Amino acid sequence: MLFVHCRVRAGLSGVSGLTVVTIKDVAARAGVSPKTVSRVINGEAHVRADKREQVLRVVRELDYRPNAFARSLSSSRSYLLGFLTDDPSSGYAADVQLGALKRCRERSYHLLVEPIDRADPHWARELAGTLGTLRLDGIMLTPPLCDDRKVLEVIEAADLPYVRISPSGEEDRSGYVRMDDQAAAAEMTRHLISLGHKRIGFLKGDPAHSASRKRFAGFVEAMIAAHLPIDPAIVLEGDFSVRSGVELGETLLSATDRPTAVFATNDDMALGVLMVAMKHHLNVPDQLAIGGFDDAPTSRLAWPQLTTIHQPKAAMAAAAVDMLTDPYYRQAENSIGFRRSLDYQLKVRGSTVPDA
Amino acid sequence: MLFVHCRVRAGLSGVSGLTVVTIKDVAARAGVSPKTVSRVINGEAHVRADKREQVLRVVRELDYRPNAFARSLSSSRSYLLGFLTDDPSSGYAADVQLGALKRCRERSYHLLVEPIDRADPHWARELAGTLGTLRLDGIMLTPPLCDDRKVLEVIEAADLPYVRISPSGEEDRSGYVRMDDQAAAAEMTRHLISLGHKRIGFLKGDPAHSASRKRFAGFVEAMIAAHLPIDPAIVLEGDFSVRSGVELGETLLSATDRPTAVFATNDDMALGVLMVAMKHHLNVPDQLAIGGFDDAPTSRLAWPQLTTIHQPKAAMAAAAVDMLTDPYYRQAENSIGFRRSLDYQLKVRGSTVPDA
DNA sequence: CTGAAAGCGCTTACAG
DNA sequence: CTGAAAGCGCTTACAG
Repeated sequence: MLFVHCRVRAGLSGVSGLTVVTIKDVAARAGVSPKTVSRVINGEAHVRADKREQVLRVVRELDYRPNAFARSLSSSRSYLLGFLTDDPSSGYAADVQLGALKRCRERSYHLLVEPIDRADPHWARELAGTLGTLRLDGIMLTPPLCDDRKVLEVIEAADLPYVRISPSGEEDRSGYVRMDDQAAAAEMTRHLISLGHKRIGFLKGDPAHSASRKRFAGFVEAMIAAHLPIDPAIVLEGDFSVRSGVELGETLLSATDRPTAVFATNDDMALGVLMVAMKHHLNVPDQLAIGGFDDAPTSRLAWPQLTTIHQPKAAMAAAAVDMLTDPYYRQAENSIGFRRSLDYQLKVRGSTVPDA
Repeated sequence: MLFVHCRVRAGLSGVSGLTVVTIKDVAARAGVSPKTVSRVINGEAHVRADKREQVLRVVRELDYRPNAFARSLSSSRSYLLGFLTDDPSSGYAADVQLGALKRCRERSYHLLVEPIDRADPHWARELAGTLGTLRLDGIMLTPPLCDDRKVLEVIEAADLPYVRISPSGEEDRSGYVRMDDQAAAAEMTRHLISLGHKRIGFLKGDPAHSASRKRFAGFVEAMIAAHLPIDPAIVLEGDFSVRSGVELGETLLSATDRPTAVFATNDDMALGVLMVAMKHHLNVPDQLAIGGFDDAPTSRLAWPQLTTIHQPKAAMAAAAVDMLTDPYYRQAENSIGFRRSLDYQLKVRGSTVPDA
């Protein structure tokens, strides 16, 4: 039996001249039933070794690829994971996405990025629509979306397993991956203190992100442990944007009794402070030390480079994919066993230590 | 007839208690055939107005969402578009992705991001596998992938329509969206000349990107038009990375006869030059003017902010999605009618003009 | 260990 | 303008 496997190049025109190989073709050529091919493809047990070999050989010969849609339609799995983000162009989202993408690839899953714009009054309907029409195997989400009850409700209403990255609370609601923000912020604070700084300005982040609270707690913890006073006048609330770093930096640096160090709790705000320092012709780090948080790509694009806390974003995303693709995750009665805390790292660079 | 539409919240446990509404349910309740429901859903003609209304009402009542997999399996459309990128975490990719994502949303399409790592020896097999198993409706790709013959061959072998963003050549091979890099670079050069600069350093980009050649051509064009000499000693070849900006910037700025302005042909390299200028305590823009290219988010995170060329990346991506979702695109015998050139914009900021 | 039958939820092609 | 039948390419549930 000769099987003609013809692929016609069609260029721009999509009029299909493509012969698509199906499971039946493979079965016929291998002399087994489609069900047996299915078993081999899906790595199920109970197939005699010689048949398995035979099937695999034909699969290779025919360059067979199972149709993902057919598979999804008849089974309960789509091999599709969703990544929900409210700010897809941010460096944070990009890092998380990349980590997820790589792990998905390894697991033969694909990633669908779904931006959620909560300023759009129809966002919940749209999300429900997407989840209803595409049957994703699971969803990964980051702050602040993972702390939004309405978002979680929509996902739960669609009966979808999800994993939160750096969630704020409700530990029992799903599996999650996080990092100890408080300990990290305490470490950064101790780093500044160890350099001799006593008067340290602090820029809080967006109060909607739980990380803001934790990072502040870490700062307070370290200051108190070092018996240093915390001056409320130089503890300001920002929103994680460069703009707020600039505005609050201006406030801090134009005061007569300005701090010798500023701990901005993300790199964007730290960059804003750095810009203001440059404008004021302050030498960084000699006249002003600046600490950031996140290890965003931009933290190395500054001069001097920013001392920061490396958040293992890609690793967190990979861990989230691992949970979602774990066959036991769906059935788990609770999230115990699906909670991971990954390590952060203090990156000492030029913005706190000269020539570092 | 009472239809009980029950949705059971399942939280972590994915054991489905979800009643899924199908086209049959809608048909039964509306008193028509599934085919008629299908016609209404897909906006086909030839449905009596009252039946249409009736169907739409039931769709709303039942909160019906067509199953994307069933639809894809039986028709030739998946409503899935692919975005191929070799550097998913770059700002460029993020901007393109965001533009594509938004337009996809408007058109009820979804975007699948597929990173291609050409350093992986199996990349072509993997890509072919993805394209074979998922039947995407089309693919969007950016430099340098869109200039890689092997990549295009794999896509063409899968008989998939694709649109290139800023391709280098082979205009007839597919539809494309681009920007006039040469004109933009000429405009930036004229801007520097108009400020009185005569000795202008130039940093070329990665020779693998065709944009590098075009931007250099624009520089040459404007210099010649202004009767200014081009000194090969200060025309250096980089690779679009911050690192190369730093290295080449060091070379340019430590020379005795250093230029008064540097045109780095992307923002990352420009940022590198800016960092070196800071290190050398050169006042920017007074002692050294710096021009970038791209209007990357980082161009505004620097101090001073970078004068640059705004590349309409999101708009280009949206235009690419428009082409791919145009029913005529697939059938087009050639790409005429599917070529668009979008406008760039010179953004004058502090790195060339004080207080701009 | 293996396979025949039925079905996933839509659309296509056809008939009227 | 409308619908009954067949089929897309797999997997599930069942039988042996």
